[in-house]
Amino acid sequence: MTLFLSTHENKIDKKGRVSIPAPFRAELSPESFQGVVLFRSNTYACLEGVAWSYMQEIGNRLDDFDLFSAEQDDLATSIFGTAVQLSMDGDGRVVMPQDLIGFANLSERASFVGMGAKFQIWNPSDFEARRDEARHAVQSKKLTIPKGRGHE
Amino acid sequence: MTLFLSTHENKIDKKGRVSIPAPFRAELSPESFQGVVLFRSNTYACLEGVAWSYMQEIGNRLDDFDLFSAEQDDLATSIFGTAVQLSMDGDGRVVMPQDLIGFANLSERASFVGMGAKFQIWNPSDFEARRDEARHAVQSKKLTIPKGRGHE
DNA sequence: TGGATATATATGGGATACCATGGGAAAAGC
DNA sequence: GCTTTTCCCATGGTATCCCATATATATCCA
Repeated sequence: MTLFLSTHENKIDKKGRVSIPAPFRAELSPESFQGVVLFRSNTYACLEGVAWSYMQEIGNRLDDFDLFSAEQDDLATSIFGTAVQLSMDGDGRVVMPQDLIGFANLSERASFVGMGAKFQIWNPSDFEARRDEARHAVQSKKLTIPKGRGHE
Repeated sequence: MTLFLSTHENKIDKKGRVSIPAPFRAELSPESFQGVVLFRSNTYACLEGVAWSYMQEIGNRLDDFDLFSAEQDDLATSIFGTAVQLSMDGDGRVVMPQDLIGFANLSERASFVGMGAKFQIWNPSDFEARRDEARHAVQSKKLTIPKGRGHE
């Protein structure tokens, strides 16, 4: 199971390339497609990154909707239509499309934030604010992680 | 499993030719028939594009209706009756039939929108409106992707 | 323990291949 | 014989590949 952990800050060079952190590459390496899928977050000014197989899983679940239903079309449009598939070069880098760079407010550097099955890409200073906010939310609301159901 | 994602905008030249985006071609390449199947959307002013093998899947699902029912007849007519099979040339282009160009309100450019198992072809500006609409629908209806049934 | 060497990672830059697009030639249909 | 379609090649821009370098981490030997 893929598990992205920790935060890594890397540089975006003038060609728009950025190195995927090596620990994240290690999680991605069992994949048949050597690369990542990025899409816009629905909540924050950041990007979400997942493995190719994660998208296949979403695709399978969408197949359980009625074909051509409004729900299926809305979900597919907003998820698959806005995602991009980026392949890594031999050195583990991807080129970030310009519109995604703009959406996430990125310039010189990018923070890769492990979130378990996915990761996020943030403007480093935006992320610091977000991290503090999340920490306070967890403390004040006393959020906990529910007991597992054993993955039946 | 074929999985179309991301949006690609390509030009329709004066001969009516348009390049199938290279990532989509890669998804189609395992198919025995080198080309795509296009038909009119029943909901929007756009075209639906699928691999030849996916038409069989639609056919299977139509079998779940009562044979000779009005519903089956309507669906079969609107999908299979309007579908065209377009073969790609050596450079990965297809020629769009004039009636489909008219139906989808296409002129200079066409947006290919990955939707997972299928893709759609839109007038680029029409699609931007549709993308915003879909995004709002997902947020307001709180649409989520249900947990998969494991594709037994 | 300390220092030198080896390995891995991040980053820069140039060469190359690929892709979208245009146009012309050959083939097919009317 | 003329129009329409299919095939083939040319081109410009871009993204990908490949190699070089720097820096950090790990390994090894004295």
